[in-house]
Amino acid sequence: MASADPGRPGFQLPLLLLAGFRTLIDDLHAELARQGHPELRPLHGFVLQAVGVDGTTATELGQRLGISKQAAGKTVDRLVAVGYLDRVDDPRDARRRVITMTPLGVDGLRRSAEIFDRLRERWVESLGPERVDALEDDLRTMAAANWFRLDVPGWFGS
Amino acid sequence: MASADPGRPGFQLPLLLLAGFRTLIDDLHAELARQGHPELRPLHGFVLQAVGVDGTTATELGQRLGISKQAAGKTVDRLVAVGYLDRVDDPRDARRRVITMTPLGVDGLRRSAEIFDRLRERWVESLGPERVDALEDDLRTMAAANWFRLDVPGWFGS
DNA sequence: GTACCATAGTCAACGTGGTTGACGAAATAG
DNA sequence: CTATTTCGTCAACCACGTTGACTATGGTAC
Repeated sequence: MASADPGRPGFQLPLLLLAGFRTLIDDLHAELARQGHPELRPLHGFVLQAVGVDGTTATELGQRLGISKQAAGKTVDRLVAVGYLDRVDDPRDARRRVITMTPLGVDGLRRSAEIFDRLRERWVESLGPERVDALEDDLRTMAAANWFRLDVPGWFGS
Repeated sequence: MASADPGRPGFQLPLLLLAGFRTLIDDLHAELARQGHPELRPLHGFVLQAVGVDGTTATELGQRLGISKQAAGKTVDRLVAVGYLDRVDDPRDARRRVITMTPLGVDGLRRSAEIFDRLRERWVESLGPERVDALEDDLRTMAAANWFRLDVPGWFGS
């Protein structure tokens, strides 16, 4: 009979994936805070990445993040308030308000990328490069394929 | 120079971990809904597991989940409202209100465990047992060790 | 050129999962 | 008996998401 024993195999996998994600994110933001970006919240790095160096609009950002344009707009509000993003009118289409990164935003994104690289290096040091590659390949197989394309990610929600 | 290219190695890892977690959780709840538990939300399975067959209290549940007792209480409210949990007075300590699972809660938890087992089986079929074991081992090494004990988990939060 | 439709952004209301602070009631230590 | 601790709850708030409605603008068909 099936019990709810937490030692059951099935329960471990989601917990471990979540734990892995959380440790990376927590480490990232601890380090970001240390490097002068204490305002950056867990999702903000992903949002900055989705905005990109070329800028975007609220609607397009929502599509990239897999959330509604309203939710995207609210997140942009917050990041504008803390100085990471800017909204400028599009002279060629008065409906659009183009979202761009400020120099602070660019710095935060650059540091996020560097810190993530360094954290991955830590995994490589502990596990060896083959294991980390295998882990990524396997996750790509199981998750990315039937969920989203990683360059246009959608996270959370439900 | 460090760009924000999403193809950079460091960015992939957290995204893939999150994607893996999300696909498991999404599949779980799609299947749970099909099996008569459409009310169960993503975190509820973990909450049920944390309540356990012996029951617990709001304060203790909060500690197990790594959240405040108030937040735990609110989640219990919702699960009581949809019939998965019960609150009963403790005759030996009038301050305590013991949280227990209803038969519906037990059924939901049992099905969650079974579905998780089956989903892990799918991973094993696709990747092979060694790869899945390696993945879990590696995640345990990198994440679980310095974050939480899996039998007394704390998730989310910020 | 005017009607019509699609699109961009915003507002409002709401849901959910968290937080902190305060507080009453009950248990416990002295 | 008094002082302290603990349990549960209330209230206010925040972050992040949703849907529906609405305005303004742009593009297209006639």
